[in-house]
Amino acid sequence: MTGVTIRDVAKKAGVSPSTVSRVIRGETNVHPKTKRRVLQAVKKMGYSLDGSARAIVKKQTKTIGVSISDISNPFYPLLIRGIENTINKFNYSMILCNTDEDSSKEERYLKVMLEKRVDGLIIAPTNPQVPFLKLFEERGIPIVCIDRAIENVEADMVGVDNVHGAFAAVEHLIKLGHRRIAIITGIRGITTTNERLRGYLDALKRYGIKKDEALIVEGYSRIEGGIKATKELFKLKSAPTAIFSSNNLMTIGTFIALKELKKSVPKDVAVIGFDDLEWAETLDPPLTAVSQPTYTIGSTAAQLLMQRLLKEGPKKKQNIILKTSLVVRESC
Amino acid sequence: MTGVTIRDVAKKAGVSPSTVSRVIRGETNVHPKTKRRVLQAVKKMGYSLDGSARAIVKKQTKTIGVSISDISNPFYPLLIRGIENTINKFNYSMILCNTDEDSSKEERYLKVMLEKRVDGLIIAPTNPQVPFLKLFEERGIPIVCIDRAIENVEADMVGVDNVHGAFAAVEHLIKLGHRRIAIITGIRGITTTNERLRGYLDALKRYGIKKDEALIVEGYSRIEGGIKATKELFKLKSAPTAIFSSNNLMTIGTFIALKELKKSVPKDVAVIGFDDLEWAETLDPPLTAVSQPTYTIGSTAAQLLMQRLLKEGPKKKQNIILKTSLVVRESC
DNA sequence: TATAAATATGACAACGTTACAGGAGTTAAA
DNA sequence: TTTAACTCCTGTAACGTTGTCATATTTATA
Repeated sequence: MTGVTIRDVAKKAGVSPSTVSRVIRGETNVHPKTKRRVLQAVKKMGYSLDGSARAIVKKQTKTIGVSISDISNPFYPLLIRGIENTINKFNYSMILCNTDEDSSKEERYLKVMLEKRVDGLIIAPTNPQVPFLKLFEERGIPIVCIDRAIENVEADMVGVDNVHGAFAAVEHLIKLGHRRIAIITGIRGITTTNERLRGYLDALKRYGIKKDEALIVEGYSRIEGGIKATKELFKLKSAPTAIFSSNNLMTIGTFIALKELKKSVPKDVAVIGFDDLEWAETLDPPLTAVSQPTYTIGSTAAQLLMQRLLKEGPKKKQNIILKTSLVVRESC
Repeated sequence: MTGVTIRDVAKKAGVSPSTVSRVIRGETNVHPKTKRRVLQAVKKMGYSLDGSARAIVKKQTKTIGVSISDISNPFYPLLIRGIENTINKFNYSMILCNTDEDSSKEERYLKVMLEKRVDGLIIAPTNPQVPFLKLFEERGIPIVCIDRAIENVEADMVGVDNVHGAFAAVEHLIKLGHRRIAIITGIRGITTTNERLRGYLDALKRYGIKKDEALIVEGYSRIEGGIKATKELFKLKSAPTAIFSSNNLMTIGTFIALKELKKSVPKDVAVIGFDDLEWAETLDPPLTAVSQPTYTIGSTAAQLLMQRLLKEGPKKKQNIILKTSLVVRESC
């Protein structure tokens, strides 16, 4: 039952391979009777079209590549879902890659995806310079960046207004009377980290608060980083009265650390996070956070990509910046 | 720069396509000088191997299919991570599919994966009967089931001891003195739901507690289901003193509902969940739960699959049942 | 020096599709 | 009755690789 080709089916149905192909592709101009016979043969022989063979002649794989840093970071699953739901409607599948923020792993994966001839790419680049993407550009494979921007390559971009979101978060803290506000920053080098830091600094400046370098600590976008950063902050002579954690994993870390330090939130210290969490409401205390339209980022990126694949997209590369929203709960 | 084939490279390097192919595949018996020239031509022309063409002749795609119900269910990301980390070592990629527990969507995806000629499949089946998988079996494409079992198809299986895990959870509640213990069950029909219910029933029986049908409510494995089920439980004349929520999404739902109902945990009602959550510690109160080795399920399944692909696996289909562990925190 | 063995290359036929150019037969229009 | 337009089907040439066999060199062995 294995290795049944279109020729075998043709023989069985007493027609030519071309005709079988036409039936399979649902073309018109096939006699109903012939069609029935072919379909019967297909079923009886357990025939399944060979996508690779088709891909060669069609120059199309109906597959897109999705490259993100780590699917187990709770930010991504919903985003992936947005992508999947959208491309599914167009009968596309996705190859999923985790880069672990490692640009060499990213490059290895990109090479593989190029060889697998993905029709398009959605990527959260490990850093703003990804030389390998030039090869995608040269081949006319459309690229959509999500969450983070990229330089020197023609690509669409879907993200959120990080500066504004961070500004709003810090402003919220300031309006509640906080003056010693710390920020836990993400991985160096990526655009989101810079932008969120910028929003923090802008807010301080706007409200005439002097920046204190000691209150700017790195959390590397990870839970452990958030724990470590939070503990560091409380080793300071003059600890912060509020913490702005600039991504969700670090926020979890902050909560864990504060629990360990027996600090009560928001009494001892206020906490605000960037990225809402689905279960933010059930945290202790419920988390106040800047919420991103995660699902929409994914679905928008996928829609844009599909438009490009159907040659229906706008000529110019798009730069779609979605809005964040401040969800006030009880942690401030 | 597009559409450069192995022939173009060959011409440029002044050798035959065969030789270029040999260089690319890293075969020996190529003169170092020739090799250098070929590699130069490859680089200069921006050549990238066509994976589809290779797949046709090699009868191998270096791709596996992964079919789960929904990536945005927090149970799966870590599992996917386990798969990804493992297959990555073997230079395999994965095509990710979400079935949404919809068996017709599942079948559509399986058809696509068959056409894309995945070398192997890891699947959390929507239900124990997936006739389409027969086609995989016939073609000798190895299948590994995760989390849930399947019937009538030769497949490896990696899961946890759900009966025992549920038993331990309920036993824990009983030992704390609870007698009116409710269970919120998952989607009907899948093996995990049945097994966890069995564990619950076994525990009651073992400790001589009479089963009360009113305390067995369906939560459909979703947050909303958990909310609804919890609220129902508190409409009873005699509400439960403890709730066993048999999956993580429903547990979140239970927490949300209890907050809304202003029930204090564990004072008014104890809660225990199946599936630990990464942030369980930071919930209010920290969640006591039956923890599954999620990452390990994924990595084990992937290892098993890779073994099969390398023809190194055990002849007999494996049925690997991993242990759960009870993580006691403060919700009981 | 003759011979065998190893190394380095090329020619060519697969692999399983689809696109394209026809061609035979049927129906419709002039 | 001729011509035109369909409808339905076939044959053949791609598509871009790899594997096999054959052949020409070079190196090692006797």
